[in-house]
Amino acid sequence: MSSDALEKGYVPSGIETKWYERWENNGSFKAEDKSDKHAYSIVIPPPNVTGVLHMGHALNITIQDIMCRYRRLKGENVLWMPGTDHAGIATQNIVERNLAEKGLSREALGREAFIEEVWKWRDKSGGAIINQLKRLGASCDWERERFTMDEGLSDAVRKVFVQLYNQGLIYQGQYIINWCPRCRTALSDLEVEYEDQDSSLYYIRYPFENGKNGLVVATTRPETMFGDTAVAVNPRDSRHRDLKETRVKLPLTDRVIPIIRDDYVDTEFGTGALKVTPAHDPNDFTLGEKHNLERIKVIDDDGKMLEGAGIFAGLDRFECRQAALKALEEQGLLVKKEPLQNSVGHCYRCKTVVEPSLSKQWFVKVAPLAKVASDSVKTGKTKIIPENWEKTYFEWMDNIRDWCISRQIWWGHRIPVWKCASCGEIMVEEIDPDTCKSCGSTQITQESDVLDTWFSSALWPFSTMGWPEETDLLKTFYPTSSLVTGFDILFFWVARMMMFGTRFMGDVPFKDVYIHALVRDEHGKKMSKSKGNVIDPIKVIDHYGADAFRFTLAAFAAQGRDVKMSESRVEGYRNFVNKLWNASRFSLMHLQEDTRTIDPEALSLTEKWILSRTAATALAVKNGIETYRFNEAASAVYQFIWHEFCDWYLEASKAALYEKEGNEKREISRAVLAYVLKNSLIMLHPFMPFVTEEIWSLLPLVQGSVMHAEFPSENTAMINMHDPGVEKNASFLFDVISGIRNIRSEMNIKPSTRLSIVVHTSDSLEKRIIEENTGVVETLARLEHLSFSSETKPESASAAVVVMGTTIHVLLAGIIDFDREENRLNKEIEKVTKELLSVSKRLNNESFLDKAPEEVIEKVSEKKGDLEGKNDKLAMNLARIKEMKD
RNA sequence: GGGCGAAUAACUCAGCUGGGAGAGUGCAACCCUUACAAGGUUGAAGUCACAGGUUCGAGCCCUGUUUCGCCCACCA
Repeated sequence: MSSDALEKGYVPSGIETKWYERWENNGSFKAEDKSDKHAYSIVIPPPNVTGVLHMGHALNITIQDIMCRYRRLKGENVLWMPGTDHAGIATQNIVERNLAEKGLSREALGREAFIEEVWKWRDKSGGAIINQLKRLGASCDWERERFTMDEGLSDAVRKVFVQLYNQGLIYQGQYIINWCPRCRTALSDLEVEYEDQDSSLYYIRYPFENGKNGLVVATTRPETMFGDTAVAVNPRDSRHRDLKETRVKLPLTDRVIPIIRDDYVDTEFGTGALKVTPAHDPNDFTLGEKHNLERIKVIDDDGKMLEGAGIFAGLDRFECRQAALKALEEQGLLVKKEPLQNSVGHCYRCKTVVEPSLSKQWFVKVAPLAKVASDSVKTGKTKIIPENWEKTYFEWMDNIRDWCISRQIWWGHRIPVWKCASCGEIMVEEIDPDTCKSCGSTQITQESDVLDTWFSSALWPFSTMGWPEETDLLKTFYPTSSLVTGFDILFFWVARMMMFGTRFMGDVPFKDVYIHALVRDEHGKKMSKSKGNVIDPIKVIDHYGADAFRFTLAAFAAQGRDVKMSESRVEGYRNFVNKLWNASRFSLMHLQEDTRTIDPEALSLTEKWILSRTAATALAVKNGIETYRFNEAASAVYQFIWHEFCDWYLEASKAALYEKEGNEKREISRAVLAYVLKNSLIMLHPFMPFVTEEIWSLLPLVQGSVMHAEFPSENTAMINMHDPGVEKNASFLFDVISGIRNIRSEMNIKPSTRLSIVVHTSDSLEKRIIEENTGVVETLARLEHLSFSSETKPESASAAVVVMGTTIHVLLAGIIDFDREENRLNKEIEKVTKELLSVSKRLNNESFLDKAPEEVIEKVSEKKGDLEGKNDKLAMNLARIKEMKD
């Protein structure tokens, strides 16, 4: 393999598609249904079929892919279960919009034809996001891909519904629910997004029945007054205590409504008199229930006023508000208007203002399920990471309210309930019945509503594995190992999977839940189309490559903090990919022949050092990934490859590598180089799958894919090479080199000028280190000559660098600038003195000596000794410079 | 109203069980040294938001304050 084969810079595009195809064709992502290997499983948070890959997906997928690829390298049987969600409302909206463009509507088409249209749309456009996941490198087991509307998953949905119904945990009833007048469906409490808004608080006089005065009520929603069936005051309110009147006239109507008394009314707010609209306000609903008030619906499913609104009937609810206010003002009943900030609910799919409305819907009684789900986290069967999310989880579970699961749309799992037209029998069945099981009539009709999309998502961890069948897959992989998701769907999805998983599988759906942060723009703002700050992940991949992009996400994915994404950050990691690429190019120039096994005895210090660092890095990466600290894992491997492998080891190895063929040191060096490069690629592979695989394929003497290699932390021989003593010695050597380089730089000496140094040391270990590594020092410090001397002062003019017990004199006869050197030494001394002071202060403190642990005192004392030695040597050299100057 | 989180170099952020502050980018100087200028070497740069407290010792623990985010809640 000659270096010509590798481009000078890494070009990701072709390489990425090439490898992804091969991996898929070779079945590299496949999980085994049964295996002796340790099972590791993750179910993907199924993206909506309507979805387009955004930064949130990219982070979510990257993290999961890192974990899965890492586990495969550890030799585990990994299942990463992929799929998509049918996304009821979102999908129906898109298909309806497409129909509208053709002048069609779903009503015109009819239910069956419309559903057919949706399936057609899904088959054509629904896979887009899957291909985008592949661009990222997601190593899902694609042959097992599932869709929440698949037959098997639909069966699971039915089974769950029927069981819950039979257990009395699903019921139908008339309650106040959140209604979206645009989507024309009920929504669950979670599907409403509240937003603070500048509104007005209107004070309206409701005259007493006898026409006098009356009560002034305060409301932000005057249009609902047509549904008022009472006015409420607090019995303890002094203003109303002596009220003799019992009824008021409802303005703009001919109705008379009662005055009721209830503690619920806040005496501080408005006038202390509250208009009660049981059919359009959740609080008023409760109040109405308590006082047995009539419920009058005045707003229909489209948000238009009903007959109850009299002359305003047919108006849109917001038009009606204005019209009613105008009419009230004309009648002198609008007392005043003041600004008020309140929060208003919007539909999470279309942002329309939600209408609280009385409606007959299906609900899940969740309290018993929530209890078990909550306890499972309390007992640690499922861990939430970072832990502080547990509190949020408990808070929600403990205050949970029944879940409205029926939706008045067509796209979704149709509720398996039938009603007999002749006898009124209700049937809840897993299999469609033909006749009424009570009277045998064929006049039975199925409930027209479908289920909340999140109902089927709640079954995802087991429905995708074949439940209710007792499959091998379930036996092997349930409970799943980890769930990786954003906190935005903690309640929507995670909490509900916990409830249904514990209920139907008798065990938690996952052992760990890792909650990652949101991806924001570089200024920390949420990305949104309206702000125009959205970065398209696919464009980033096109420009910088998937590896650089993934690494950026991982490097910024610190627990509990949002990821701020900008292209310039990706650029930095693109440079890292390139660095690796070039380091590999260099390595490959020296690895064309056979390499031998490594004899630990024959290794040089720098070789032992890089092997030790490889081991330490492997452990750091392992630890980082296994504890969900991806940024730590990423920075460990980054630091290692760039600043240890490239900056120090590759440079240091050149001395040996450029020896003649057959030279022993050269051969050993080549073997070490190959070994370290190989392990670097393995460690980096979970983060950067494409470039590592490409380089791997170019290495001599390796077969197959890097995906099937062994992660170095699993290899005891490798881990045993970690040696702190070696690392300490190496850092002495590197400090010597850096010291010489510093002098070169401070004295403005060009890199091309070769220097000579004289080493004076009283420390035998330090002397030996330099002796055994003269080649390395000469190469890296660009020296012409290195000699040892027992004299503390060299004959000619020189600058001195002190490292530990060693003084290096850089000979600078004719070039030295005495003032500059004096300055430099003074600065050094100042630094040392300052440190010495703080160290001495501690050592002179008796309570420190008394109470601090032994090893801390020892460390500080040792430091003091080192600093004193250094100080002496610096002072001596300073004196000498002054001498020579004069 | 309740809860959670953040405040560390010019910028973006690490700093996990308290031992004396790190990285990347940017900046300055020198260098196209035979893997890499998407690079190398060297350097400058921080009262760790503020005020108390605990401790021999606090960026880290406790209390309070300020500023900024986010989530939840039956704010008429």
